[in-house]
Amino acid sequence: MRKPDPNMPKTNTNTTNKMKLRKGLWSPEEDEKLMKYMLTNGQGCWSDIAKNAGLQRCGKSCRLRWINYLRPDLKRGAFSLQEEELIIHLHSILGNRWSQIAARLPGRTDNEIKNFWNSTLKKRLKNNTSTSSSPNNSDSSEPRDVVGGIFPLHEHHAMTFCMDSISSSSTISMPPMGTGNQFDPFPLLNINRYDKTGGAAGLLDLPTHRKFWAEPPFFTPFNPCYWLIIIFFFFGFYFQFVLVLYTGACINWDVVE
DNA sequence: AACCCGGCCAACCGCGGCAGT
DNA sequence: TACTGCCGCGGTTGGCCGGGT
Repeated sequence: MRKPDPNMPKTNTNTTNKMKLRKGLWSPEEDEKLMKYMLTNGQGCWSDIAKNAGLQRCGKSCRLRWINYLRPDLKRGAFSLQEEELIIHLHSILGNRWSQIAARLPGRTDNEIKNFWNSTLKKRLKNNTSTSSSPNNSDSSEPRDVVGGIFPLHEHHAMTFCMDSISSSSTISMPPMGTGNQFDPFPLLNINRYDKTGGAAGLLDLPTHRKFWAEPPFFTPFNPCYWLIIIFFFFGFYFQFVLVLYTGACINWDVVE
């Protein structure tokens, strides 16, 4: 990832009016201030952070800078093949819900993934679909329909990656805000009940907001009703099956007699 | 060397939702 | 209930960079 040139801070800095908030690229001094403040005081109200850290930035700008660049648990460098495949797979399920996709890729930000998708993957997939004839193409994981692609070919990659990410998350000193690093029993189904940012909304078309934290989806294994319904249907079909067998046997006995 | 152009990426903007009053 | 402030998200923009001509 390219860093902003420290020698050329192309900002809209208004040095004449100190009340004006800075915009544009962050200078190394600003980064240092924000980093120092966040490491000593932790997260809080972003507008207060901007003030207390001595930054002439709006809270929003500080938040973005911290999340996308300064956070210590960020992974730098190019996306691995596994990450690429996972992004493609998750995008096929979740669509442009970048924050939810980012929550499945520890150390990656939604902005990073969004940019990567728009600049690289989108084009590559487009080329692949236009030249989609080769079945041996290893990069053939173009976006799938949710109906047909919940567990596509590359599922094992995605699953192992998620599990790896879970196990490695314990070493992260400062978990990102929101989601991402909590244990998720169903990483790809996205029904993590601890997910405050939407959880199963992507799949189940539930409202995508933080309310999900208080109101988890109804039809999940976490709900006793889920198991009652399963048991009801299971035994219903079972008894029907037994009944059919029994009546069939009776008829045969009649024929024999 | 100068210019053009497309890719990439950091940052901004607008919107929607939540929480507090 | 209405208003306000804040947060988080997704879309968009602006500018740097490198390759091509």
